[in-house]
Amino acid sequence: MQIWVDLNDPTPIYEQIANATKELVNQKLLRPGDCLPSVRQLAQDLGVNLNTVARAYRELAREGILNVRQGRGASVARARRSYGAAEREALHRSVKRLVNEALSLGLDLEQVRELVASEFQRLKGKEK
Amino acid sequence: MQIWVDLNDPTPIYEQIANATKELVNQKLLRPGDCLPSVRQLAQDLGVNLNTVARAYRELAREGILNVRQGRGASVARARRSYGAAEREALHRSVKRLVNEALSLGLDLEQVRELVASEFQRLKGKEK
Amino acid sequence: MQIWVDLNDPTPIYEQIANATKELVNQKLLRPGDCLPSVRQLAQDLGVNLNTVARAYRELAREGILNVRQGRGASVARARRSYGAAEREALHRSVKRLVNEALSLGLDLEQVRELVASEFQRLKGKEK
Amino acid sequence: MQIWVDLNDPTPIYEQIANATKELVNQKLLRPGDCLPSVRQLAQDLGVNLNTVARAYRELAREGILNVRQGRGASVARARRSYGAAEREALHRSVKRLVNEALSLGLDLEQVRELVASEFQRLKGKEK
DNA sequence: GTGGTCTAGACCACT
DNA sequence: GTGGTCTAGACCACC
Repeated sequence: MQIWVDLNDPTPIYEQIANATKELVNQKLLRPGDCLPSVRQLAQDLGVNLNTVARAYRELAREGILNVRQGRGASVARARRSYGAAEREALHRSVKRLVNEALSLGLDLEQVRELVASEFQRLKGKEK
Repeated sequence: MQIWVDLNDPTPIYEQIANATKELVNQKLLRPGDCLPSVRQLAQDLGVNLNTVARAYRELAREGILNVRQGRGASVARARRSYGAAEREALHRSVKRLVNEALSLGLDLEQVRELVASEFQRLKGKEK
Repeated sequence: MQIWVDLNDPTPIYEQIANATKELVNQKLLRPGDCLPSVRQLAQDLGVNLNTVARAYRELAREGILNVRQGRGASVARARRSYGAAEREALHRSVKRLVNEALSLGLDLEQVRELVASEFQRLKGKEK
Repeated sequence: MQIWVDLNDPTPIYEQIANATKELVNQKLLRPGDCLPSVRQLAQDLGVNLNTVARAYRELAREGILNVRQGRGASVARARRSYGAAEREALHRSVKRLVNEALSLGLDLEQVRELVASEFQRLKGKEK
């Protein structure tokens, strides 16, 4: 499993786990129907508490990305979830944050474009 | 002063203030040497706690964007500060977050590029 | 046998099976004395674990809806069991849950009445 | 605060708290802008753990019923949230559950209607 | 003061 | 075995 946590990242651990999982789904390294490691297993692998992983899975289930059922573990959901205003607003905030940070660091549009394109490539490149 | 806070935005208020200030600097609506409103003044204008504004100024000073001197208020710093690993990592996280969110929403690289370019334009367009 | 399970329904599978069986009894598609499929048979038909079906049957027996005898399978009980405080409380909770959900969705009493009546009709309509 | 928990109710405590809060909002005993007790306060009043209350608040915030912000407590949200397929499905399940339970207890449509109407009255009757 | 996160560990429910 | 809930208590972030 290619999930890791960075304790120096201010992002909450449960969110890092959720984000990393979303990445794996976006990269299609995890496909609909695939099973995830059990909360206990992943908690041990990452060296974090069981509840922290459980929360990450719960959030992912709430977003419709995972199917989690008692006694049967978690798997990637089949159905495509619908996105609301909240997700679009979050995306817009991410754009603003990035551009603002970039300008503060003196980067220009072309440099940001490159960063974005390279990250895009990084994720899409791993698809098989 | 074109600073505002949005209580529906999950971003902490002090960070919203700091970001808005950075935007004004990036747009060159605030130029090196320009004075900012006093902590008390801005706190009253925004209807937030005095400490919240003080913290935003403190953060901006820490990042080298403002000069804050006891009793003389805050002004936009002249020198372009050198940025370290922390800023680069934060920028990288912003890029990753944006791309991950975009992919989850089904957007492609071109659409993200457009969003970024338009936000860039929005800020640069206001320069006089 | 018109029993099915929906893995997207958060209701535990054993409870889904028990509920579906109750429905069949309520619809009089299963009448006192009728035999149910064996645990093994139904488990295979539904593609679920044998213990899951066994538990559903056990619950139904506990509620007095089924008679289960070792080695002779299960059959619909004759006597109308007397129900106690637990059943009344559960019913009350169901009423409260429904009304609360309905109000949160902005429905009025008439709309809820209609939903209830239509579900009643759905079950009673199948009686032969 | 008119919130209570019933340890004999199989419903999780955090969900009981969330449901009770929704009831208060439905009864308009809590109106948009009203503040809720702090998680610590409510936890002490109910004799449950702080995290349990926190989870209830978090879920309510996620559903758009509460605004919760660090350092400022929780208050009833102003904006009307939008309801999706999930909520409608949950409502339908509640209807089915109620009707099924009622039939198993030998109640007829009229009796169920009465129960529902009386619960409706109980909630609406408290509006001022 | 407020809520948020994380931990450790117990116990329950489901398959 | 699986995930779910709850507790007790620590520490952090925000206002």
